[in-house]
Amino acid sequence: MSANTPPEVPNTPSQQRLQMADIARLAGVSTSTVSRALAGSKLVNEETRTRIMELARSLKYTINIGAQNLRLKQNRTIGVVIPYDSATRQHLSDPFFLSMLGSLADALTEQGFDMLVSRVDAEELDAAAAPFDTGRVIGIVLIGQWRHHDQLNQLAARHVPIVVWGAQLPQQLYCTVGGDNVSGGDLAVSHLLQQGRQRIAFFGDINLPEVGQRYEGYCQALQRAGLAIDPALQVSVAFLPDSGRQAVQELLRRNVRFDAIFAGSDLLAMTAINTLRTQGLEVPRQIAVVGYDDIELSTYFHPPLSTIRQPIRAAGRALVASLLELIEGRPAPSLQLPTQLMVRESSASV
Amino acid sequence: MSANTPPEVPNTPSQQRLQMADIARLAGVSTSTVSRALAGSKLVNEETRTRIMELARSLKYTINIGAQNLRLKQNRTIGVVIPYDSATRQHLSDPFFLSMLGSLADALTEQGFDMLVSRVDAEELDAAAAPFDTGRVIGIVLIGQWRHHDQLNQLAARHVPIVVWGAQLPQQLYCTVGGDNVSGGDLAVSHLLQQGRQRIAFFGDINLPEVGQRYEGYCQALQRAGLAIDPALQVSVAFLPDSGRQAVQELLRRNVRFDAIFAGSDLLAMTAINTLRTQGLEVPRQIAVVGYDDIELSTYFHPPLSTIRQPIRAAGRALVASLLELIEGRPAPSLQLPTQLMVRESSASV
DNA sequence: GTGAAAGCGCTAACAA
DNA sequence: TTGTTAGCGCTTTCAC
Repeated sequence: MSANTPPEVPNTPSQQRLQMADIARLAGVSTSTVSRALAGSKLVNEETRTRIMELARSLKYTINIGAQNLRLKQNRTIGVVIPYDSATRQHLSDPFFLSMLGSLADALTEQGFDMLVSRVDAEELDAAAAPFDTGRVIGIVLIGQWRHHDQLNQLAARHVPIVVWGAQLPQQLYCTVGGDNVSGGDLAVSHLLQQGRQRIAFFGDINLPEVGQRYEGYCQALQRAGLAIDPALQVSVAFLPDSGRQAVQELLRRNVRFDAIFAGSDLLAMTAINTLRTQGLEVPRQIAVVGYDDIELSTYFHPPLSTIRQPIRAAGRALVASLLELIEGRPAPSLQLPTQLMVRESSASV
Repeated sequence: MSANTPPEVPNTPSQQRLQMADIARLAGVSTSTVSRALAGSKLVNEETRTRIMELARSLKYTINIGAQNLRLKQNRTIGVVIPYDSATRQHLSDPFFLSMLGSLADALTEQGFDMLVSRVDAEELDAAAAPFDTGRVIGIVLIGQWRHHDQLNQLAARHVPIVVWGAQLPQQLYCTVGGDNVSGGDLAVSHLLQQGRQRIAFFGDINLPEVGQRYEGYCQALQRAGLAIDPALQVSVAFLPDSGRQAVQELLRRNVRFDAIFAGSDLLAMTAINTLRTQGLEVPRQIAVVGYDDIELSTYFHPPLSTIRQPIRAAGRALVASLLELIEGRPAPSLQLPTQLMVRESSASV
């Protein structure tokens, strides 16, 4: 959809396309027969059927899906919507979201669905339903819950079949599939504690549901270890390319003592590490770092980044599976996928 | 499309959708009037029009695009196809391709087009045309030319409106948009030479058109500098996660002396650097490295990676613009976008 | 086993 | 200004 003001309107310059009627004429039968033959119906004579099929193939005729869908009131297209921040005008770039897109493409292809991708202004999230409202797609996967809980609830209340990648929240009408952020945070921090770290900083905007839950896991691990939670160690930064640097500098400026960082995303962790290095701080010797997501490049980073792996392949499949349930009219409970600690060098023992 | 064997077939459980006829009845007019009103036609009474529009809005009615398209023989959907290697079963993961997807999404959204993404087996590339053949989309952007020149030519010969991201090749019937690979390679190598490097290794599969041209640029720069081209310095490796490591190890095993690497992609460069490090070789002190693509993480890498920037935003726009030309029946000449050298630490002077 | 006819939800002559 | 009618390309009763 993305109903912008359509610029130049390239109405398909009615390129002569082969139609069923053409095949029918060439085969000397009616369109009904062609339709049946192509559908592999047993109602049509074996010989006629193969003849028609070969004819169609040799002419490279394919059924017009639009017309077929209209007649059959069917549709095998799923919408994937990625909200963008209208303020920062930030475009699709986070590696994790992009991988998710890839994973969804794979999962949908496997299931024989088409994927219609659109980007919508996060502030006008009901635009996300446009492809559904106009009948383009039969359901929507939304990547990026951000702060839009209420708008998402409204969509669900309108019975838009929608599944959201994100955190499970109280009073939630829509279905979410997400990683287990609390346990992810717990895993990361427990690991750091085991490595002998005591003063663990947390980087990330805890107002975002997912990040908030990771912070919860952070607190949980500290408490279990009998350590106090020092608010000074929590630095709120957005998921922006420059945020890691900002966070480190803020910590240094505030003169907060810390020997580890748990970052809300790998990108954050990486930029933080680079900034630490320019400040003469060694990772992991002086500061241990654990990220979140396990994007592909985490392995290749120097030092290789310890991180919490989000199960991306499983995520794509789960999102699709839940959405299909919803589309079929069945309830789809929200889901939490297990996360996994990937220990690499960036969090090695002192 | 992606005509796999459709598994469970969720024919939309004919969810009662509002139709134009409903609006017409409620407004006490005919569907024609509603149609005209919603289209903003001046033919319909001002008052009636606003009344109908408000009614539609309040009922959240939206025109069924499928039916509209059928009737109008129009379509504003573009297909984006990403071939995958059936051999390695490698799924969509290269950061550069993913960014391209993002860039295309943005460019298409800007132009008011929808984007239908599909993955096809690279060995059966004419499947790439399926969304077009079935009328789902009016044209196709294919990301990843690989070795499929001939199949792409066949598609073009069939008059499938298709634009390919890749290298311009002799006897090419299809339209390509790509970076200027020769000059990219030249830039990279000239830079390394200026930094005082003499024995520059090249990593990448030169059978791939784009990589081949980068190698051409490599040779060009060396020759201009009056240096001989040593085939021993060219290591053929695929774009796989592990390739950088393989390439470095092969070079070391073959006992080839080298003081710099020009890698065919950033990913290759990064894995190479990591391997060099494990072998006790310092970058850039002993070995300078330049990559290709300038993916986002290049900046964050350690050392920050010198690389050739591919103009991704411009690429998305150019691909879309060319495709629209083609769709309109106008010729679309192949295009080479300028590339740019990004000098960072990985290629610093000795 | 096959064809004629109706209709999916919409738009555009053509009438009125 | 509005309604009536036909038809986009397909599938599917219902007859034959």
